Amino acid sequence: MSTIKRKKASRKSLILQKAAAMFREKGYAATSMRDLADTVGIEAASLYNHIKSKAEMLQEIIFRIANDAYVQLDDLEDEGLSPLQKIESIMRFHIKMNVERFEEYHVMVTEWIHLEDPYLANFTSQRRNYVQKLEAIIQQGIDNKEMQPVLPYVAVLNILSSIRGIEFWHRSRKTYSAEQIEENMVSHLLNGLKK
Amino acid sequence: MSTIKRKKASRKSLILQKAAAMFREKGYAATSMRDLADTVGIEAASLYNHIKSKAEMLQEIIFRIANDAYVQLDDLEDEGLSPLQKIESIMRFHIKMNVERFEEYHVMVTEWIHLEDPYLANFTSQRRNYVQKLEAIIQQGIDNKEMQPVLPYVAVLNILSSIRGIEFWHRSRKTYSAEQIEENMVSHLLNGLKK
DNA sequence: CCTACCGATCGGTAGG
DNA sequence: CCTACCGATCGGTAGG
Repeated sequence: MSTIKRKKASRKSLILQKAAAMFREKGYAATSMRDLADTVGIEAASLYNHIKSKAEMLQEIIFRIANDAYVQLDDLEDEGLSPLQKIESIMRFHIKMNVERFEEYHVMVTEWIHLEDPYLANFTSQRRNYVQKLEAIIQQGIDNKEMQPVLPYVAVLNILSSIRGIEFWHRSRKTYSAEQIEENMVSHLLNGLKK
Repeated sequence: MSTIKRKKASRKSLILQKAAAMFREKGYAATSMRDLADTVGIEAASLYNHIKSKAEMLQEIIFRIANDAYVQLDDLEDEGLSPLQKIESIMRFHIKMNVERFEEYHVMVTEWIHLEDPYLANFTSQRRNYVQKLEAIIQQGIDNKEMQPVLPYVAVLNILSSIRGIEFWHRSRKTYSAEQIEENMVSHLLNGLKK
């Protein structure tokens, strides 16, 4: 029985992984359950033995990665870093997330509009909360004289948006390595903040 | 007859404007012609007296604004600015575009995946070309000693991605003015480039 | 996990 | 610009 359970669980995660890839490639609304079933190698009706609905798959993909980001930020609070070091650490964490789990990451940042309430409301309030924590760190860096007096709202917008832009690198022929992207992105955005 | 023609043209541009608003809000694939017709105030079938297809509307929205950006970049070449001044000018132009025509701008940067060939191929090659021109300007700024030696590919990615992120400001309660967004965005991203 | 099927909705057309 | 309608496809269920 534990074997069956394990088999079922891995089947579900295969489906979610393929779903994330398709949602990223074609968008949530333009992905049909039949397309997904073909990719997985079963009939459309059979998907429903593993997942409850198309909407539920989107929720699971988005909240799994969103929660990982959230947890990392909480863990960071205890580490006694300066505001500038914290921002650098968060940037590198997000860049690595986007490089390694780019399908989920991309679905989170672009397909969240297709969530339905209460998931939609949860997601947007969770994100607002997250952004406000980052803004507070930057404000501390300014008070600290570690950073220039740039509007924290805009600095956070620039940082998160730039990382989101790594999507283009994924779609390209990847002339540059993930390390080059990370180092240059961190240095451009951090130089713009430093005093 | 010229009155009729004008009336028809304005009807079409009303439809395109409403379409851009809906494509942005719900995504291209999730917007139905019936939804759009309701918003315009006519029957779905009547839309086809003004436009050829749903796909054609997407093409017109995207290429109109993409071409405007393209033309502006060409005009800039003649103005005898330094590389750093050019980048600042391009940034401010894009920020203003995103602030004033945010529905079209957002459709261009997020819904282009739903273009079909040959429009899809045209769009991506036009964009690659555009990005390469920006990269060349930044490379000149580095050779110039006006800018730090950051990878031009990444600098352009950060700049265009950050501007795209203004979408979040549009969705927010807009605690900050468009001018504040522009000035802070320019200063953060340009400071990170300057020597 | 499959066959067989449902009602709803899609983009679009014919004809006026 | 409308009524009436088309074939295709959608997400999902029943029953095995």
